[in-house]
Amino acid sequence: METIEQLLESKDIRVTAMRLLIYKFLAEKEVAVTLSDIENAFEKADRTTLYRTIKTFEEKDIVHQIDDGTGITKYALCEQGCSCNIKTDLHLHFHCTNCGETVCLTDHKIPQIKVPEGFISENVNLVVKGICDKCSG
Amino acid sequence: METIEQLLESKDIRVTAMRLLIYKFLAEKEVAVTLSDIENAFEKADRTTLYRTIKTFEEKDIVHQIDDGTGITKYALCEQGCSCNIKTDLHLHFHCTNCGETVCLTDHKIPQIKVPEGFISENVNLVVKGICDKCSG
DNA sequence: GTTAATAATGCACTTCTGTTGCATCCCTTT
DNA sequence: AAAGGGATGCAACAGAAGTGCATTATTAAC
Repeated sequence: METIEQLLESKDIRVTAMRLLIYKFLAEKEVAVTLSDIENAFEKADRTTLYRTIKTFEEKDIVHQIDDGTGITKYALCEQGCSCNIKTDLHLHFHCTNCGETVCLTDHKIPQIKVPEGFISENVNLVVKGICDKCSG
Repeated sequence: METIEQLLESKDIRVTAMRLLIYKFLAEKEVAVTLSDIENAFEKADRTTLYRTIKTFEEKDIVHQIDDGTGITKYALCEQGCSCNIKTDLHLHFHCTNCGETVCLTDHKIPQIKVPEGFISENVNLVVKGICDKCSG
């Protein structure tokens, strides 16, 4: 099994204590988190560091950004073999309007969307809003 | 043909000079606009007024809000018979990563999306990103 | 192992969007 | 003409996002 250190190194990310902690935090969460979620979890650390760490993770394709319509950007770890940097095979996200949580529905692929003549589709963002399984039960 | 005054009145919106101007501005635009777009077009008017005018239009269902993933909320006039307030018949939006413009593809309906057991879908936001017809030509 | 270079972190500050409270103005109705 | 209610304008605030620079830590070179 691959350690987190190995994973980061394989993605050209220098390993630091901070980055390991942030990675672990993201791995423990099953839902997408905002920057302030991370901020609250690491009150000792500076906001800028957290911000730039996430940006680094994003550039190196180990987290992907989610825009769930709340106006606040959320982030989640890419799955093993996540192809969020590839344009065609995107999963969708579910935003619960009750608890506010956003989860990746990695099993549910986005159907092919037709666009009019002249338009070139490169990426699709699909967010379903409603009530999640925890809140509907 | 219905005048703008009649339209506003039919939606319980009091007609003012400002509101007529903002409505006309939205009608002329073929793309979704941000609040600062409107701000730039009406430099004499106060930001708050424009903000609240749009909010009023939104409440009364003559504009709909678009979240195209840029992080900035955009607005567009609802089409004749627009059902954006109804949960099922939503059109999709196209965001051009070249010119930054976002257009409503009102003819293109969103396919039914399956969600896992326990999840209740109430609303779907679908934004296709890529190159628009003007930029690809 | 010390030093030089490079990257990471922390602090301060700025910008932008969105929002609210309050005073004032304008229009409508009586 | 006066009163009431909504519209407008001003000020101010909150939160997210982002940048510049100094400082610290890590790696690489000698």
